[in-house]
Amino acid sequence: MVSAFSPQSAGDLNFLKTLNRSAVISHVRRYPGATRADIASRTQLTKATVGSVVQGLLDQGWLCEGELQPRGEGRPGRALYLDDTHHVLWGADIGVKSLRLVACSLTGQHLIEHHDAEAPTTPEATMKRLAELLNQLQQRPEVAGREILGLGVTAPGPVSPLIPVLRLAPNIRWSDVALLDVLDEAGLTMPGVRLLDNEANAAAFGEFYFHAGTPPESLVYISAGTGIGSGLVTGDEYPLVPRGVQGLLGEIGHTVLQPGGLYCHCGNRGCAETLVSGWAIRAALGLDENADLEKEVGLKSHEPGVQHVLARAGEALGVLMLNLHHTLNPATMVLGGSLLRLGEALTQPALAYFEAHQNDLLRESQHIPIKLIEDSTYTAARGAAAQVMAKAVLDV
Amino acid sequence: MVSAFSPQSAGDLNFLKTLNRSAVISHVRRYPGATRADIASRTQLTKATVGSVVQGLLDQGWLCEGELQPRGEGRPGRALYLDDTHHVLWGADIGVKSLRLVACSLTGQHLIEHHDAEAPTTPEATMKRLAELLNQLQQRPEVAGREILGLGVTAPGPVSPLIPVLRLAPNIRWSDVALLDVLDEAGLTMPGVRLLDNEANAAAFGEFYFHAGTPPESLVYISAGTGIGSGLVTGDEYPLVPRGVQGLLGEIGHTVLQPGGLYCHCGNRGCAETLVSGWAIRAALGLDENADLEKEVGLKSHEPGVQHVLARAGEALGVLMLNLHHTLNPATMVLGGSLLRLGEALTQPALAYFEAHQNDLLRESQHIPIKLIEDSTYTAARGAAAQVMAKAVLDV
DNA sequence: TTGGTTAGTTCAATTAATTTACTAATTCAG
DNA sequence: CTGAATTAGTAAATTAATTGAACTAACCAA
Repeated sequence: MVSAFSPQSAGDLNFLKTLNRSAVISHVRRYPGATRADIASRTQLTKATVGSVVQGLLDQGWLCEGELQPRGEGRPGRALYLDDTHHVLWGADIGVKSLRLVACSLTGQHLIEHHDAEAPTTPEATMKRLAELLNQLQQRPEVAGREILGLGVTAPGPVSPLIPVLRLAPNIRWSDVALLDVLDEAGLTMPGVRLLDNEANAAAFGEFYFHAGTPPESLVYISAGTGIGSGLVTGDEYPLVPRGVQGLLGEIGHTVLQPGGLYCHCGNRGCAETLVSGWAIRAALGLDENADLEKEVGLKSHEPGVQHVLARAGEALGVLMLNLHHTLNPATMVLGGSLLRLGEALTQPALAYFEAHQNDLLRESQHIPIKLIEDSTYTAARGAAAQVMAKAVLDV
Repeated sequence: MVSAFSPQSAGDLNFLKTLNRSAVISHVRRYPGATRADIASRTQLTKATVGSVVQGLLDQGWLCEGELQPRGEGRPGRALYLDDTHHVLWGADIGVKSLRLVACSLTGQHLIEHHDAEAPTTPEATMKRLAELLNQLQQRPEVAGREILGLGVTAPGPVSPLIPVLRLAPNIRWSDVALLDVLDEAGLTMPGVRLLDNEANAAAFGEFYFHAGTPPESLVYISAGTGIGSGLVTGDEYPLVPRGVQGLLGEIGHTVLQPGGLYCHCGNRGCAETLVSGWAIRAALGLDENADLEKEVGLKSHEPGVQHVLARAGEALGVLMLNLHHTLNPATMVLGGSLLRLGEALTQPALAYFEAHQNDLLRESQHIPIKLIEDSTYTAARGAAAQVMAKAVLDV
């Protein structure tokens, strides 16, 4: 997918070693049970190099050996796996209506899940709550004794690409908060790396990174909740999460789908969020801003008016997906967010529009798989944990 | 702009050397007249490494030394420049209505420009013509004796991201052509690398690569001509041209701006190209498909109907730019393509819409510069030449 | 002229990958 | 059961890149 790779930054021997260690870990992550010989042939490294890199990772508890892998003729190789027992990755997702925490092992297993139903208030109070929770959860037996690689935090809004500052989160009325600093000031005691990212970016990265089997060459995650956002992972050899110069990459909720349409809280008219989003659907159904959408829709699911509202919103989601596809042409799309809980009444029209309106070239090419995550409660937090791992690998 | 860099591919010592050589060249390209000491401090390489890399590049004719650069106190450093005299980069742009060729030096100076007004017919005939032209132009004194680094070819349609195949070019009715093979079979005698890319991708890369001064951190090029396409360059340390899994990244002409709108030749309704593109404007003005748009509009520029058509098309372009900005959030946008020749009657409404409809976050952040290229005749060909250089650097 | 400062080179030292030769474990044929 | 063939992995010497320290070079100012 990527071409014209023209490095502007230099590296030393240590960088090279880091690069190769990261490549070995990536390979084992993608192909659990791979042998040293498998890794050597796929990465183009020599047997000797792979041997020494693997030995280092075994010593540090990143990898562990498994059974012998018979390969027809010849000596069988020794299976290698990510060692699930020595480390822990923490991810925290500051949602519009709750705080969600996850502790993951290196393979992405959830060791602890925690859902805190209190909606965020001020940044200080919320970070205090988060610090307390994390300080407590660290003691739990599921993670006790593990080396903590770090904490990734996600927020429902764009994050500055250069410094860990949440620029704007309209749905919780925060702006320009250096969240990681606030968190440290709130008394968090946790070693390792600290990361802050947008919720959709983190979710996209997690879906890519912890993907079972060979991951897609690129991936877009669409987060459909109170607002609409998206995150992109692109690049085969060097997967990246581009964020845009202002951290706004993927803020598709404010692409214009209906010039001259309804007014949006962003000041424009006809934004996607005026057609499909938690607040647009609540408004269209005449519900209160804080109404439990899933419950209300569940109660009235038989009413044709409700069906019609969901179908229209779903169609708008389909247009959004199609436009995003024409713009980014990802290998996979993943749909998540709280709106997915409204079920097929919403998703079916979206998928139908997407399928029906592909142009000739898209239709002729291979089918683009679309994954629906009905329950994405921990998707973003898990993605933040994945980012911690990707970062920690470079620091080993 | 880019985070969560998690390399999946490995490297050897030679890769490291290539990386550093590329970084040195990039630095001199960005900052002509830089000294070895400048490069060392910016790249974090040691003086010794920079010294030896630079010596190698001097020997091979990639760099040359200039005057002494006094730096206040201390010994002045020796200015370094890309050597403009030893190499040549070839770029060819297969347009909808003509063939355009450029020979560039390493700094992007045009040594030869050639415009062939014949519209493409079959791939074979067109490549025959191109091969003949190139074989002739190679003899010209402007480039005689220079080492040829290679040829980049651009086409008006999506190119497969893995193999150099033009997948579909509706405006010249080609599909699934291995253009570089056809070109070689047509008798081209030219050494060096061969590249094929989409016209907008190449233009975007060229605008980035040959940018005077520090290039923007990311850049989108919008090509507004017979159809509408775009190309993206992203990434600060490792600039990339993402192409999408099917080579369709940036095919924004078929994003839906008006659900249920006019039928587009792609089979959908309400595509951007039904509102703003050479053929949409010709249709709206009641002109023939092959009419000279610039001339016709020039003749009737006083007619209010013409003004209105251009204003409406311009506004659609503005929506497209805004949506693209919300999706990709590039540091710079560049507008090119033959429609730009229609002048302010088209571009002014586009820019006005873009400015007026930025949402709060965009407005608050720094102004996004938009560059208009009124005459983009050689922009794509020049971009293809830039891609040749980026590739050749890795092969030195 | 001398001391201070920055630029650039030289060369031994370091470090990571490689090469070559080796050992190890398995299958298969006889 | 034995030995040849095959593949996996290790060990040690080698190669090739960056590095560090010591050096020379060029300039300024007092």
